[in-house]
Amino acid sequence: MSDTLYTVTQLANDLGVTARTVRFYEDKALLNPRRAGNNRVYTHRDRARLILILRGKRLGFTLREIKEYLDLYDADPTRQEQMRALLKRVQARLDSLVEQEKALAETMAELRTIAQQTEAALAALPASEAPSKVRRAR
Amino acid sequence: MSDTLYTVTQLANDLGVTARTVRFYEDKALLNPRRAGNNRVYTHRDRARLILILRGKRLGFTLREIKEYLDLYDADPTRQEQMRALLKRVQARLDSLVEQEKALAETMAELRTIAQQTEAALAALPASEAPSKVRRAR
DNA sequence: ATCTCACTTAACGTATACGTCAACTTCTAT
DNA sequence: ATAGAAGTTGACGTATACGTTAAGTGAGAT
Repeated sequence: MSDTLYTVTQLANDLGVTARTVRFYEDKALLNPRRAGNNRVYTHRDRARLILILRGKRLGFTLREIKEYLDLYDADPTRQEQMRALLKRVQARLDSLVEQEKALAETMAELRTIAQQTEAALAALPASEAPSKVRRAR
Repeated sequence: MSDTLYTVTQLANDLGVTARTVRFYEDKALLNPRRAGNNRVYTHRDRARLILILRGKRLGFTLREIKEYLDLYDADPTRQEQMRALLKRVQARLDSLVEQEKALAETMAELRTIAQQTEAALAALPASEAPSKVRRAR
């Protein structure tokens, strides 16, 4: 009944990251697994937490931001404040991405212009349309 | 004529960067101004070069890539090989940006989903719809 | 008993593009 | 002569997310 326990390597492989990464997250206080002697032991809760972390990363949040969110999760039993905060973050990120989208479009337009101009300039060149393989075979 | 000469600070201010940046580019062999004694002196050619560098940056190329391009510019009198190389780089960058665009769209979609779900969850909450300003005024 | 694997901590390395001193030298103006 | 502005060369600092040794511990397998 999902009382499975994991070692670092297991959990890491399971979620497609390295053990180093998982330990790193712990160092950054994003995870806090129990120990069996000296070794880390992860529960399904830890696993869920890590999944949240990875999702946050995919969505472009920094580890610091993710940590703030997770800290709220822990400190907010009703989860209301946490959801408000989440909403704020998500909106902000969306705004930022909208801007990125614009910038991206502009950049692509400029690159396409350059490509066209360059192609035109190359086509206007008279000699050596292709680097003739037999130029003075030696 | 445009035989104007610039000092680092002048050139930097002129193009909206810091003198540190201009010197940094020289350290990276992207610029190679003359000297008047110990001081850097920039010509309109140097200025044009710097403009190219900044443009490349705007378009998302690394300084290393920009340097390769500029080196070609110097070593290729006909400018043909250079233009081919440029075309290649530009195409590659465009491909990369197209992928970024996709990833961006996916990310935004996921964020919008999260936002909606969070809003719904918040709306479903009974108490304290807004953090009432007068909660037990003390 | 020894090998070998998995685990541990600590700490330096990486990539990118500069920012920010520190410590001088030089030039111009007063 | 001297203050002040501007220039110079190092060289370390910054931010982010880990990678990569190094050096050692504990446990099961042979």
